[in-house]
Amino acid sequence: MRALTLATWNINSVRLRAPQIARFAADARPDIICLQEIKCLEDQFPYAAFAAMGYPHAAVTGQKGMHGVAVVSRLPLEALEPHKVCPKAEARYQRVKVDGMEILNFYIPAGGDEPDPVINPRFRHKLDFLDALETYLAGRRDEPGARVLVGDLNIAPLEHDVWSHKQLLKVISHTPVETEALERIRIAGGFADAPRALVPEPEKLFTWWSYRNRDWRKSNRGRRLDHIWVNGALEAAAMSGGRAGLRVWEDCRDWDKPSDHAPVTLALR
DNA sequence: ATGGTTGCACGGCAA
Repeated sequence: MRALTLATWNINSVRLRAPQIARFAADARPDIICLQEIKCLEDQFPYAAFAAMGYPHAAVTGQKGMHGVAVVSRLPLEALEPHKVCPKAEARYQRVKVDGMEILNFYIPAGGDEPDPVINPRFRHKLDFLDALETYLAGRRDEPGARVLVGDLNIAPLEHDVWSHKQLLKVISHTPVETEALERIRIAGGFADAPRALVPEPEKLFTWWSYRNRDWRKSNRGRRLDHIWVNGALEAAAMSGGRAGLRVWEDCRDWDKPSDHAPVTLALR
């Protein structure tokens, strides 16, 4: 596999923000962009806009109006058979192969507001999704080959992945049942948390800031919801560039009508 | 303690 830069971005409507992706791509020059929350069907995806920005290859798994994931690439891309990991069969997951590397692109359910699966079916769905994901990834742990798992996992697992660990312990995305599940899943699948290996705690690392703050940068109530995990075959490639190989493109959060997530890039050398 | 904003699609839900 050659040197590659991988990007992941919850774009919150790809049709609305294709111009912002073009601007980001011109700055960051990623070879592959993994998108979540494209919020459209396959045939509504702006293929021509991506081809014009240098990404003629695309794999899209969409549904009407919500969720949806896509991978666009400079290099030829092969869509692989997705395994069933979403209990409700929503468009939240895809598998593709680029240059010998398998990419698993995920949009894990947010889970609603009430952190009790008995009274909140959305949280129940999130926990069921996580269970299915653990079983699936554990079963593939020892498969040879280069694999990355990326996307909006809607969980900030570590203390310094949120603006206030204490204040968020009962807030969905940072409850112990979720953070423990995510770490268990990552380890069961044989993946390393590459961004955190490059930017260790206690440094804060966020990729999402709510729309509901007047000044997101000033209040800085962020969370690290977007992740890039690499398996053993890619660990050295992810670490070789040091922390310069990892970047959260916070400037994109400042653009006019931004996504509430910032893109993350990781260089694999 | 509460409400704060956005996108889809055109009412209210999900985030």
